[in-house]
Amino acid sequence: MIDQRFDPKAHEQRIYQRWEEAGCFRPSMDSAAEPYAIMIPPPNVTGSLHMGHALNNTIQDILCRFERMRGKNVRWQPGMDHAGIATQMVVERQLAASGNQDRRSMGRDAFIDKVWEWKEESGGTILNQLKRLGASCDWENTKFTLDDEMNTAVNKVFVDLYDEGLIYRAKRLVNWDPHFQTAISNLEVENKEVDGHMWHFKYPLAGGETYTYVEKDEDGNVTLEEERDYISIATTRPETMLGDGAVAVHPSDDRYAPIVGKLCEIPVGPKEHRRLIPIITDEYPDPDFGSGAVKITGAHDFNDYQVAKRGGIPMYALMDERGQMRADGEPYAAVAEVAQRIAEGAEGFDEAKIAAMNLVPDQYRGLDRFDARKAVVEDITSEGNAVMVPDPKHKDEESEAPLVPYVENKKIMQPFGDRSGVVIEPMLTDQWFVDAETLAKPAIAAVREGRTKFVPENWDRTYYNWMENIEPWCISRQLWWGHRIPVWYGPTLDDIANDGPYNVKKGFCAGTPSEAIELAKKYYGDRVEVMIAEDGVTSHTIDSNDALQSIELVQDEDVLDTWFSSGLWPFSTQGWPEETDGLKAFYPGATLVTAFDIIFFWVARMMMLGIKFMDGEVPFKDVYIHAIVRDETGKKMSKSEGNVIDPVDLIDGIEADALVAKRTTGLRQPEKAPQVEKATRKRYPKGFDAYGADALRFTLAAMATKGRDINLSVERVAGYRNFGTKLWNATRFAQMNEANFSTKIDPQALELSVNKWIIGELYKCTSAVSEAIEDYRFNDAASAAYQFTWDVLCDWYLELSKPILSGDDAAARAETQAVLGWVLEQTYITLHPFMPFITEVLWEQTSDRDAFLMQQSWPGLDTQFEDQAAADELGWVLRIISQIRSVRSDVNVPAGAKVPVSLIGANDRTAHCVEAHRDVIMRMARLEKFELAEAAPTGAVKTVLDEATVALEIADLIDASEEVARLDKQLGKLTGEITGLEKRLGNEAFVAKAPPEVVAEQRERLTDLQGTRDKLSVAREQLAAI
RNA sequence: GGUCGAUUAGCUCAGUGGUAGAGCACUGCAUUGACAUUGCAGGGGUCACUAGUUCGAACCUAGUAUCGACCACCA
Repeated sequence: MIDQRFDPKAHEQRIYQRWEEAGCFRPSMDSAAEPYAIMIPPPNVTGSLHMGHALNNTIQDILCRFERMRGKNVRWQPGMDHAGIATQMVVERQLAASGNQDRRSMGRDAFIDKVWEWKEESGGTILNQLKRLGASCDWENTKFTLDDEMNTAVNKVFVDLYDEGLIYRAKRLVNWDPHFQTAISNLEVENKEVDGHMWHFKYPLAGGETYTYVEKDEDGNVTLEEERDYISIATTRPETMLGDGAVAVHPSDDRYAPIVGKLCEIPVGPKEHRRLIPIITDEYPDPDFGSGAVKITGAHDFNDYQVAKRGGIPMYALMDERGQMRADGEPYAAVAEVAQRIAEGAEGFDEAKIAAMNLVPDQYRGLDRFDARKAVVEDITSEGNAVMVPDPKHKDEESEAPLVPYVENKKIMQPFGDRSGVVIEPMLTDQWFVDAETLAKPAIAAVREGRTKFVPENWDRTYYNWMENIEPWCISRQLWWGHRIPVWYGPTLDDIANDGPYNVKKGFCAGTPSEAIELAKKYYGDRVEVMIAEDGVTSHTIDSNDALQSIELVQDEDVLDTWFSSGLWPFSTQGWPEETDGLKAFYPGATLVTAFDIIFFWVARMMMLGIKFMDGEVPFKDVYIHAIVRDETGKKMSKSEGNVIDPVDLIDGIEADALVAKRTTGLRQPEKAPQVEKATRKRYPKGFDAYGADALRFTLAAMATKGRDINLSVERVAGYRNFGTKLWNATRFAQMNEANFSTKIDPQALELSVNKWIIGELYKCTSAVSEAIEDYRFNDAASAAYQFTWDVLCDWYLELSKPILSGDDAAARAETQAVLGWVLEQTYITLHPFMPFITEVLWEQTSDRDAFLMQQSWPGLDTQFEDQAAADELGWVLRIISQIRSVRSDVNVPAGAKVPVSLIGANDRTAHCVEAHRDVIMRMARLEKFELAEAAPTGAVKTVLDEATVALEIADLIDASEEVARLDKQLGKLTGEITGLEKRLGNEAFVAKAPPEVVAEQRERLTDLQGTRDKLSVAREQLAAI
């Protein structure tokens, strides 16, 4: 006999270990079975399990366990992502906390060693948490994106794309994170609305020139006309004025037509070296916004960058990698003069030379960009070049209002690094790019042609939208933790011939250093000795004849974007570029399961790179996009809200105090802690029970509807824990009644209609579950299994079986014991994908077979399990019991009282049902007798079931007038429905146009209702006559 | 500005043209018999609004209102 309750803590980890040791999660490499593969979205090595992971992996595990039971050869490919920025951040923080040297003083190699050390010790807790959830991953094939094998794949992809020209190095404006001091891709930038200012400044015209500035309203009436010696510019970033290369106005903007082509002065910096810049036209400025004139700072703004490129405007970089105003290079005075010559059209200044020029005036050099902004604003204002307006504080007295500098307070969108949280700076730097546009084309086509399908399908719009407007993908990162870019540099032959300078590098892109050396020899000549520099500095030697003797190459310092290696995940994990069995069997995968937020980061990249490197074959057939898990009120779970529910807490349970402590530590803003504490105590005064992994999984599955967020409530988890308890107790019942658990059932050989009925219900349940899972309707699958188990199996079948199991008919008892055991086992199987632990434990404790439940075959039931006659018969039994119970409750018959009931007007079939099921009906409806009769005794309480009238002989127990009222209420309801139906059937158009089966159905229903009404009316009249 | 989505019972949500549903909460009754992490019975809805299509609309179409997500944005 099993314990009184299921204790998840006592079993879950034990069961998991048994599965793992028995190799239940491994696919067979020589199986003839159809392969089925799911690639896990590799969690960050720094990560720990959150509710999103729990949902994501529950769904994958349901699919994998289901397909495994259906006989497929399943590989659920696990692994982890090295997570460049996140990991480097964690380890740097840890070094700082333990008083170690920082990364730079430690040096690259030593730091990387530290990260690996950290990874071995503390990385990958999430994989163990996935095991707690029950994830049936092929752990023996666990991969890490920085493993040698993966590195080989990364290098090969890089080299191949480079050789095809699909990867290139270029100087472009990129998003720069001044905290991590690296470029990031535009996906890693979060645009947020913040309070900002827009300053309006005057850029004086060169040489004191003036023009007539005219403003008109929509009808062309002049609203303002004045002589001006300046052009007004609005900016939210005054510090970038130092790098302006021009002022642009729209070609159609008449206000500025008189001064287009003239020069104006940037009103900041030493007066004797004010830079003059041209006023140009470009389509970009919007005449209706601000003053209509835009300063063009090509090196610090993405829009300006485009304008500058179009107009040949020089782009002056103003900041260093920390986001401080540059302090390098020659003094400002010298540089400003050169810049002036460039602005006047001097030639011979290439991009590199311009980029090297530091145009930051000496007094701003070395300032942080935000301090520089303040200083620039103050300097311009105090010099009188701010545009002045009447002080808005003196609205009422406009004429006398003092003039103040025109500074608008407004919401502006500002870019922040998603990891660092600091303001991102557009920076002109040399980076590596992938030609994403070229790779995107076949990836778009694959979805258009349906070779990969999104589920729900509306996500394809999002995919197309992004893919069709895709920008070059910046893949280089100025970090240390990651795949180092496989390019080695030496000096160019020209530079060597000219004896320097050596600022132009010749790159050799190759999968390994030795291949790079081979490439270099082709370039420098066979007799030149090529080596990899040990000190990281490229150099060369020349022999006595001035011939090149040796070259030392250095590898590119940068590493690749983490998503570059993640993009190869579906094939790099299977051993590519080797032609492995794993690759043949498990590429392409069946379904990718993920949340929408990484469609761009990951799904799109896997599509592009998979198709490119796997002969056009897509990496997966379906992409199932699941919901985001929120708290029970629909808020995003976040630490600062204190509403994060940790899946591990739900599994293991947590005390209220521990919960509060957990939620208030690690908050970035300590002042939020009391708030969070209060909220947490209020919401979860008792903490969480240990609900176990099964309850959590079932909850997530039950709530995983297509296309809607999940608002998770702990109460719901408790409810599904109760469901597990229910199943557990049903098994206890079966054991007490000596159910036969390890048997087979021949549906044709069954005698008892109740047994025929329950296997038919089981058949309906398992088919519904199969269809729903195939269609990714996990909520439907879960609820079909739930309803069968609780409402059909426990509430009805177990009760119906009681008299048989305790009865004298040995044959009936034996049949029921077999069916009960068998149906329970099939129920375990059906529930196993959702609740693997409790079902495996029940299987283990009810049979002595060696094989695990998770290795059993999915119930392949067919229509022979359905028996319509039995279904009709039991349907009637269920209805009469329910109906008698309902009447009893309505007229307040004491629950314990046994009531005599007679049935009037029963036809043969009903009469047969009465005979066959009298015992169980009497037991479940608490009857004293249940007999067929010609007429009802006076004063009986009546209800109608189909053709028969059910009479409860309880006249003495009830009040006749109350009973009349009860019948009237029912009659009222019936009459309403009947009127509606009559009206509908009286409508000729309905009868003519609606499908015949619908019309017939409604007619039948009308007849039924009328019959019921007539019988009830008779009962009412009889009663009223007393 | 573009795209996608939501609005159904007190709460959280299912429901793709034919009798409005579930879980929780609520009300009444039940405690030796698998299970109180339970059982039985019940109350509760103008399916956001308006107009259309249709024999018939929670569902399809158009519009309105409110809320949300993502993307892109005006210096």
